[in-house]
Amino acid sequence: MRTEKWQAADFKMKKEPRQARSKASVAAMVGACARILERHGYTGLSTNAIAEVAGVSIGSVYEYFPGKEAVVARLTEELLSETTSLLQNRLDLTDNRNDLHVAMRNFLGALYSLMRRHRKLLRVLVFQVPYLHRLPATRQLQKELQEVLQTGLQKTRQQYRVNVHPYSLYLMATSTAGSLLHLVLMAPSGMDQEAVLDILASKLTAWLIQD
Amino acid sequence: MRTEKWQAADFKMKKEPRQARSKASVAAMVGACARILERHGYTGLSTNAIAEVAGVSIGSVYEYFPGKEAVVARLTEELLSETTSLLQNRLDLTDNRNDLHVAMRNFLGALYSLMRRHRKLLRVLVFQVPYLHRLPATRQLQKELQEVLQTGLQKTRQQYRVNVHPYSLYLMATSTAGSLLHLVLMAPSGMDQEAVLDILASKLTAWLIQD
DNA sequence: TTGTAATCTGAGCATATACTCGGAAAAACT
DNA sequence: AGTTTTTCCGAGTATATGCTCAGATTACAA
Repeated sequence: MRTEKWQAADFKMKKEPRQARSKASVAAMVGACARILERHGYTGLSTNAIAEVAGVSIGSVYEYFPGKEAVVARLTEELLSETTSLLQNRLDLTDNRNDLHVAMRNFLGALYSLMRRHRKLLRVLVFQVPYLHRLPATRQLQKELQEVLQTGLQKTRQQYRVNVHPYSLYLMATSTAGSLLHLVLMAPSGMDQEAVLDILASKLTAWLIQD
Repeated sequence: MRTEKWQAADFKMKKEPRQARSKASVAAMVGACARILERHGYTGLSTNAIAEVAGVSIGSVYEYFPGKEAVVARLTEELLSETTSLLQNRLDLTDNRNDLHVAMRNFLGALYSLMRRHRKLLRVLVFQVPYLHRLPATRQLQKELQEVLQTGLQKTRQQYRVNVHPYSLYLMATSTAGSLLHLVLMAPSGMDQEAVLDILASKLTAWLIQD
């Protein structure tokens, strides 16, 4: 049994589009990738399908991407940039507030609405793409989230004199991620999700202060 | 673009093996499925590969399974039965203890070691199998975990007079799942995982009592 | 205008995968 | 032993997918 292709997949583009026409083509391919993932899952994603949905020929796809894995990588990079900018804005907001609970709630709310906006795509990326955690964008996202948390915590620490054990911080991050993901992707219907976020914010602040 | 096959996949076996010989064959197929998933991921799983690794012919596979999805379903059922039995044993253990924190820690430890024993398979099932959450075994596992938590909480409530909001219970479950999954599948090296479990148990008991 | 680079095309080949089917072999039954 | 049921076999067909390549088309620059 051979080693699967995606285990050594190349996530880099063959070349960047230079002219406006080719930029549009690449954008169409990435958009087609997103649409296919949302509608048919990763199993339905093929280079031929990308070309067809994007309205370009299969040759054009291979002009810029070595394979579908690179298209997915490009798509996640675009999602990453949207995430980081929104996160940065929200972090600035929290700086002006004095209440730790409110700041935490705002942060959670921002993350939640962002995840909710991309829930279809997020579900497929998380639960179906085999190499998601090896994607550069994914790694960078984790790093940035950690930085946001640490810097936010440092400011908080100065204001509230709270101190957190590194493992405690790790648990806060992973459990928050788990709850948010479940809430966005798998929550049973009839749930007041905003209320859930309220409780989560309360518990996290209590966790912080108690530590 | 057609609807993908797995979206309407049949998870039931065509027929149960009656003789000892066929029972062994089916077991070999399921074992081969696990091995392939661990080594090559879901992308590497095909009915032909299952037959080859199991040492049977492709015809025999289709004698009992309508497709690879049903083999995966069978595999998860076997994992489920192992999980439930272990969980039941551990729950009985906690009944005899009086310390809430120790009980929680035991529960977490049991879950953790079970997940760790199957970490390779678990990673593929969670992050690659597109229809995992539609598998009967998965649904039943969620139901059983919820029952275990509720009955355990009822006993605890009588002893400690703690009361938990339903949303709080939901958050405890999802964040614990998130932390455990991350710890087993994605934790950075150099982490004292038992210490992390200690802290998690502390936080969860504090959460309970505080509620 | 003319030449060069960039872009696009899509038929077509190689391979992989799902799945069938006619029949052989083994076990169970009477 | 004879009959039936169960089990197993694997070549073969249909389809899907990855990817190439020779050449057409378009943009841009000298």
